[in-house]
Amino acid sequence: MNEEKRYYYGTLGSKFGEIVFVWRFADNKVVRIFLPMQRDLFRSSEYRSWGMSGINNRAALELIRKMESLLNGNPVEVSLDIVDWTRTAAFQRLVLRTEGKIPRGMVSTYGRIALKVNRPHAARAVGRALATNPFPLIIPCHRAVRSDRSLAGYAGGVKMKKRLLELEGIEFDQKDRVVTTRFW
DNA sequence: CTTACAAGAATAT
DNA sequence: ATATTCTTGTAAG
Repeated sequence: MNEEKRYYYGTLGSKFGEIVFVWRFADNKVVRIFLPMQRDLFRSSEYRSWGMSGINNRAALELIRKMESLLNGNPVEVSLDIVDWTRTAAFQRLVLRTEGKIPRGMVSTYGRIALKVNRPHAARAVGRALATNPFPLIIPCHRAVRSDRSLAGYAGGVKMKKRLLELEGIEFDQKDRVVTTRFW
């Protein structure tokens, strides 16, 4: 069997539903995180068919523990070195790493992130990059909102996006736009 | 290589 | 508030 394609996964039951974390067996890098709404996607993914269930290492357990804490509203620190960057395109990698710098409790916009990666008119491309973020929660793509402060989509559903932001202390107006005036 | 998208943004109506 | 137009990185053909 191709070592590159051997995976193992673990699940975390949360108030949002079951979240699945997938690691590569060979180097214990996180290759993908599936949010509750993506259950079916996980079921039909290569990760399940080639994988084995169960967690067998400390770092993986540690991550799940941290994610559980994060979902309970606590600040957590996670190194970006634990995820697999080899399968992300250069542009997406840059966007995701930039997104990863947004502090908890703060939001940015797709356009501002585009500026930060020196692609001033690529707001939409940034949206694409975040929409296909393989590592939600670790890479906090929920902290990106539209320029009018309304919420765009989220792999786990806009509802989850809003709840995640509320956990961080972000407030919303009656039209579900973030009240923040200071963007990262 | 060309085409068709999409979690954007600015502008006009 | 909605429609139009410009924009750009990918996946698919």
